[in-house]
Amino acid sequence: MKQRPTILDVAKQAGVSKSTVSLVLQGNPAVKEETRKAVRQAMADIGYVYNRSAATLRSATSGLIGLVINDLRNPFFTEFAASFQMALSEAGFATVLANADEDPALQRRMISSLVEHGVAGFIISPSYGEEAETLALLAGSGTPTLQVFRTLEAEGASLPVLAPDYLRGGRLAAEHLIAQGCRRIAFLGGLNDRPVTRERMKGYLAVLEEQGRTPLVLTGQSTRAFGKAMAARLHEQHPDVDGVICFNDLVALGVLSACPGLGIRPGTDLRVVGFDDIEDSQDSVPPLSTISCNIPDFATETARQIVGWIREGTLPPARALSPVRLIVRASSGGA
Amino acid sequence: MKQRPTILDVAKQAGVSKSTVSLVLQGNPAVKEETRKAVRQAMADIGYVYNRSAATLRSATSGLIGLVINDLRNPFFTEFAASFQMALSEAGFATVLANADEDPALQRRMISSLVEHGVAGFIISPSYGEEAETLALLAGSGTPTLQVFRTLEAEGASLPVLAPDYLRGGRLAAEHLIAQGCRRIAFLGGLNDRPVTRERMKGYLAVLEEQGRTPLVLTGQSTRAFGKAMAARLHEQHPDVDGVICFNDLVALGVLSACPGLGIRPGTDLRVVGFDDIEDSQDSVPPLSTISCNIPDFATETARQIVGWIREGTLPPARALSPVRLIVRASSGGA
DNA sequence: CTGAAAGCGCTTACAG
DNA sequence: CTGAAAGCGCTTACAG
Repeated sequence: MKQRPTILDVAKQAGVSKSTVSLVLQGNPAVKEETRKAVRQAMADIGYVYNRSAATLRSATSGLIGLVINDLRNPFFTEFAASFQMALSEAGFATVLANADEDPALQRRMISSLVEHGVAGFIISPSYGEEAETLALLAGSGTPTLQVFRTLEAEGASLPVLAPDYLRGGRLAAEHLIAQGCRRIAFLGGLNDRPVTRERMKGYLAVLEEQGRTPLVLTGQSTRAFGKAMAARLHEQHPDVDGVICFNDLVALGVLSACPGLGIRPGTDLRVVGFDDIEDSQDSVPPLSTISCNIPDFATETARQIVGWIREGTLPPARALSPVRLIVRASSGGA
Repeated sequence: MKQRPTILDVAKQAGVSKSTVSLVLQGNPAVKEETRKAVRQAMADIGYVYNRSAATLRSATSGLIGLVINDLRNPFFTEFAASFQMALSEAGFATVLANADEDPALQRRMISSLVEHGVAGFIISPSYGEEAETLALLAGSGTPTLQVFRTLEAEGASLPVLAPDYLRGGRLAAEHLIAQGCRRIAFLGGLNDRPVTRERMKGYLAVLEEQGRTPLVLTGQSTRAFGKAMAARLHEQHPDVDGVICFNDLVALGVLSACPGLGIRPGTDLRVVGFDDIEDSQDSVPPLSTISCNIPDFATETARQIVGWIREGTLPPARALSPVRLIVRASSGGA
């Protein structure tokens, strides 16, 4: 089995120097159209495959971007990963994936490994913990790094963040339930000390305060199981609650699934709004009203920012918020 | 900003030659423990980072494995991707991700790109279409490639496959429903011409035939929406059906969610079994009986096979089946 | 617009 | 066990 052809073989075949082949490869406009064609033909003829490792070594920039996700099993992040990967491949970059599984030590090891692979940039939806070490590692590598969804901060150190406007989402949900005539609105799910939970809750709390109403907050896991449990608890302990805003769609779907068994009519007795607009939310019974973070657009914007940073050196804003919108379906009695 | 240290800097710092540093890097046992320690210390002191691009170029083997998935938005594949990535990182490989989105042309472009990046191996859950070209591309690159879940075949050409024993899963589901006392059992969902659908259905058909019963097959999309629609249709047109085996959990969850509205008691009037054991299936109302493909183990085995192929040259079996098992929950009236 | 030369940071024989 | 030399396949100035 013969070894792979190199640009030297291409040059020989096309009757030019290997510099010329390299220029064609890089799309340099200085090369005559005719020459360019001849070179491309030669490549096709001998089955040339570009060797990016060599290019990376010489030019010190790879076409790889590291995507480090705290929990890839969560459909919300998966959808982001899928969209991001596709947007990036259109820009000529490949995505190297790492699932940190909410484990900061694992996260650090994976970031180290990706640095060795010479990724040109990082997109990180961080796992909490060991923030100082992780930020130092990233800063030390000098690799452009954009945080998404969540933020890691340590004294002085921080990295640009792109996140959906969670606070506004919380507001939209609360305002919607009030407009629907709800009298008592609860907030369910989300771990209490997490920034994301606090943001979503803050929007809800602000609206209730403006209206002079008393909030009811039951934080906890962000799972269907927690939603089911809380539906029962509300039914028993807070029967006056007629509207709930859930930390995410999973919690909301849990609430909905528990309703029939409790004799609650969702969308009438209890109006439910989720957060994230995951795919399942369209197909629940009843379909779930939710706050959409517009993941495909968010992923495209993320790709645009990191590519701009790498290629043009455009530093993203320190903290950018992406738009969210309310999607009204039957679970909140809408339409 | 000073540029990154190289093994030459490490050698200087440690007072050895750069060859020695390289040997330490590769864990070569020929180096004295004392020297090894000194080298490691020197690396830590000057903040050395291994440059894999250089190593890849010289040794012609990268630590990258390409994972090409037909539909990364499907939670079943996501869970596989997450598990696989983690198993692989333990073996010292990074995973480069590509979502082909069921588009064979996109799939080809992504494989090409991954070949340029010099991936040491491919794991592909293929999108159907352009099989001959895709197989030729893979064969031409000479990269070890293992297919998972699905199979691409063209005359003569084929690649090793690792897949769950779908046929056995279909059998297990059918036998279970019969043991539960079902009289008339239908098979729902899955595109009719797909090999995976055919396998799952074949197990079901075999059992029904052995029992001298008449099958009822309603193939179609593999979505919750299709499941909901079919529940209504069965209710109207085939009220005698008291057991259904669904192509996957999504279809089954759709069926379950439609039951309350139709006045059907799932697990009693209608026993439902799904396929895949996705996470949501534990939390549905009622919890869903299903055939588990044991994705974490499957991912570990996939990693083991591709790493063995790359490192030891152990060619995987042409077609290996991984075990499946029935998980009985309330939707089939079990327990 | 094209060619000859050097070098990116490693690994790989090959001597000692 | 360690050192000097060559080379992986590109890109990058630098002449012409």
